[in-house]
This record gives sequence, structure tokens and C-alpha cells, in this order.
Amino acid sequence: MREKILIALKKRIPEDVRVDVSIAENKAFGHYSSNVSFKLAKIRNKAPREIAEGLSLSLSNEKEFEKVEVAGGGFLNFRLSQKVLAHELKDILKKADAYGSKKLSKAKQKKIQVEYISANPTGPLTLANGRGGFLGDAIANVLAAAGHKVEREYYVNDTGNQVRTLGLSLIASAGFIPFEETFYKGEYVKDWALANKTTVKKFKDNPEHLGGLAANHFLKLIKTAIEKKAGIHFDRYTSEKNDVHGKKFIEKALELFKELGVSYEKDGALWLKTTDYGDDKDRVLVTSEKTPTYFLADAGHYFETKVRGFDEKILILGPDHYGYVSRIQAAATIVGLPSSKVIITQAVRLIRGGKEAKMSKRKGLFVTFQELIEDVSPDAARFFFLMISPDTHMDFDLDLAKEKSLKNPVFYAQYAYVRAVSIIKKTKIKKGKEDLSLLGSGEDIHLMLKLSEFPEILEDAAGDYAIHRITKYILELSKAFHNFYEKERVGGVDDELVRARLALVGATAVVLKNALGVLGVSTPKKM
RNA sequence: GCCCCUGUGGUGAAAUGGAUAUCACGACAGGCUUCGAACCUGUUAUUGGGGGUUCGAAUCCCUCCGGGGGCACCA
Repeated sequence: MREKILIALKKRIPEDVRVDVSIAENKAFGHYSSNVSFKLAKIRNKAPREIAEGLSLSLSNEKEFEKVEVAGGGFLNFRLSQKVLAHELKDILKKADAYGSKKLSKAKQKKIQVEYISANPTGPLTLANGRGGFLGDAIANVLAAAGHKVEREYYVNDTGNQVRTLGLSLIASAGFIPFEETFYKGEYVKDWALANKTTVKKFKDNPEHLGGLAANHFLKLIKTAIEKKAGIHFDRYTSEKNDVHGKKFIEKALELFKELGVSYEKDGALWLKTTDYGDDKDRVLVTSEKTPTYFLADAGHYFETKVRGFDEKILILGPDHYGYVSRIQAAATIVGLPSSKVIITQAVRLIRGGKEAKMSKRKGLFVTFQELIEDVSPDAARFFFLMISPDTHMDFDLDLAKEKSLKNPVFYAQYAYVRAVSIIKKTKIKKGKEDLSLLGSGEDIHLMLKLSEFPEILEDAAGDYAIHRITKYILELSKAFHNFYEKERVGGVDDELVRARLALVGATAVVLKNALGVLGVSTPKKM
């Protein structure tokens, strides 16, 4: 719908200005509105209102619009004709599951990798991991719906210092060496050490190996929690050990940097000129002790992604990685993935008994993500996180979350779906021609309009990753449907009208299902 | 000290520089002989302070005040 208006406007505007058309939030302002006359006012040196009036007169001839009004200082308010909306309704029913999704030509289609969670397998997942996980999962869905090829990646840091530290923590927990401050203190460490005492004893002189064994175990738990319980999916668990180090991407990356002339030696260490790419200082790739840094491994990881044919990568990180962003972006650009993005989700603070409870993996203080989804259901947790912009700092009160979980707005949306499905099931009617022009009441029109917005919402989300707009849209659509239900009857009216309204209800079910599906929220038929 | 995020009804949030700032929860008052009341209707309140840019600012700029996070030849 927006596209139609844009085209109609551009046809009448010779100037090269950005034409904005937005969904009118207030019904009094029509269905869509544009502020283009304000933009033109400057260029043409004319009053916006005058320009708007000229445009409205000409636009009123287009049959798609029932009305094009000038309002305020020069806004153009568009009211779509019933016919256009009814036509879109048919389209929804025809496309069904595919409604809202796009198909792109090979030339336009990109191969995008979305990396999320990637928590170190040194313990259970935190709430912040869950937040990033739901977000990444949804972003991947949205990009796929926008027609791109998407890979969902979990990058496993299964080598290096952390794994060693985990091994040492286990050996210390079993009492073979003294406990040090830097070790992992969580219950899970102790539990594993006690449950596997003979293994710990056997490898007490090889913390790397022991850490690796435990990491495997924790990774299995993580996989179960996210895939089976939370419904967060991955296409690939990339192993730092096997896929990056094992396939020589450390060396390959170093070679590439040398070729490109972006690395140099100083003070016995090897540096990457990340300052040329917006970082505030250059970063070390290989220390003067000749050990590769973690950053080098990450750069190698990016290179590996590039070599596997990706056009860009979207990485979702927690707030503790903020300082890492600019160097990662620099590395991405250097290895040939310049349009890659890093999205930082802000902190999830845990509140208990009105006080902040600090979460820390090392100290072993946290509420696990698994605990959350068991208490409030995966759908509710997912919807809750995806309702909020990643930039928002969240205070999360677990006790309150449990208590409030029944009031979670996700049920409002799911209930709308259940209602729609139930109506379709209960309304018996002989097949016949449907006359969609009968859908003319305020509620009918408003619902049709909301339905037709879905592709636009999806398109916007694919552009700016603002997943929470989809969530908000779902609630708006649900409300439009509940309102429709309250005012209009589907069954028990004239056959012709029943068929028409049934089409509308059917289309609502389709869009709700598709929209919730993109978020990864289920659509039960009963509640 | 420097950098990033942030301050919106009692509470939690929303708002590509657009109009009368939108939801949910809570509270209060109503609504089921009919397709599922996990629903609907009504009442309640306001962008931290001060400047500036703009036809137009919650949004951009400056400044002050408050909250969160980050600033290693660690991972």
C-alpha cells in the first residue's frame, strides 16, 4: 500500500527529494500520510499547504485512493479505497504462508550470517544470552523472509585460556590444587567435578584436556536448552578449535594482513592498523611472547566466514563487549565483509526482592536462561524480550515475571489467533462467491488496513533490525481483530456477508501466524 | 578522564525530525440468552532541568543532573 502511494507521489514530483510515507497512527489522519510538501516547500520556495493542495487535487484522480486530504500545515493524508484493501485481502489468502515474504533475484540476494549467543561453554546461559539469542533468531527469520540466504551461527570458543581455566577450576574443586580468584566458582563446576572425580583425577595434570571434556558437556546442556526448550535454532556450531585454528585461518588471516599491508611490527608484537578503519587505537594480533591474541582468532573467524562465501555478517553481542565493536568492524572490513554489523544488546539486570542481584558467571551468581523459560514459558519469554528495543536497559524481576507471566501480551496475540481459528471452524457455510465489497464497516476497514501493513513492517525490520516493531505490530493487529470480533458477527448473518467476513477472519489468521512465526512464537489452536 | 547506551503516566515499555506522544500492567466504573470474557468500553497521568537548531523536537546540538556498561601485548 505504501508502495502505491510512493509511486503516485513520485510521478508528480520532479525534484529529487526523499519522499516519506508513513502509516497514520491516528485514524483521523487517514490511513497513510506524507510530509513531502514540507520538504518541497524549501526547494520550491512556496508554502507547504499550497503544494499539498496541488498534489491532493491531482492525486484524487487515482482510483486507489478514496480521498487525499490536506491537513495541518501541509500534510497529505491518504485514505485508501475499499477496493484496494479488498484486493489485498485476496492476495493474503492466495499467498497464505508466503504472505509478507519476498523472493529476491540472484543478483539482489545476499548470503548473510547471523551469529548470536556464542556463550563460552563454561557454564549455563544467562538472561543476557537469552535476550541476544531471541533477537538473533528473529533477525535471521526476518532476513530470510526478506529473501536472503541466512546462516545462523553459534561460535564455540572451545580452545584457549578459558577452557584451561575451566579445567583448573575443576581440578581445584576436586581438591587437587588450591582455588584461585580467577577460577569459575559456580555450583555447576563443583557438581561436574564431584560427579566426574575419576576423570578429574586422571587429567589433573592436563587442565586443557579436562576443560575441553567439561566444555563439551556444558555445550550439550546449552544446546538442549536453546534448541529444544527455547526454540532458538542454529545451522552451524562453528568450532574455534577445528574450524578456525584447525583450518589454518589464523595463518591465513596473518598472511592476508601482510599482503594488504595493514599489519606491522612494533615492540616485538604484531599489530593490525584498525585505526585506519575507525578504531581509536591499533590492536595486537600476536603478542611479544609470540602468542596469538583472541582478537586474531576472531579476525580469522571473520575471514573464514568470508571464504565460505558470505556477503555480510551480523554479530549480536552483550554489553560487556562494547569495547570490542570497532576493532571487530575494522577486521570485518579488512577481510572483505565491509557491510557487516555488530548489534549490542544492553544489560539485563536481575532484581530480586527489590534489590539488584549481580549476575556473574565466574562468581556463579545468576539466574539461568533455562530457569526463566521453564518458569514463564518460551513464548512468553521470547515475546517479552522481543517487545523491547535492544538499546533498552532491562530490569528483570524474576518473581514478578513469574507472577505476571499470565498477563504477558503474547497471550493477547495468541488468543486472537485462537479466536480466529475457532470462528472459522465453527462457522458452517456453503461454498459460494464471496463479495468482499461488503466489508465496509469501520472495524472491517481498520482490520483490512492493519493486515495490509504486514509486508511493510517486515521490510522495515529487515532494513534496520528493529524487531520490536514487529512485536508491536502484532499487538495492534490483535487489537484490531478483537475489536472487529466485538462489533461484528461472522456467523448468523446473510450468507454473502458470512463468506466475506470469513475471508477477513481467515486472512487475519494467516497474518498472525506469519508474523508470530517470524518472531519464533508459536500459534496454538487452543489455549 | 575518554567512549557507548539510557532518563517518557504509579510501574514496565513504544514512537524512520511530523500533527492530538502509543501500548501493556496497576487502580476505579461498566459490559457475556449469540461465533472462546485469556475479550471489549470508559476514567486516571506526561517526555529529568536549562539553552539552541528547525515550518515542526521525546528524537538533532550544547550544558547541567541521575542510571547502566566499556576503556589490556586478557579471553
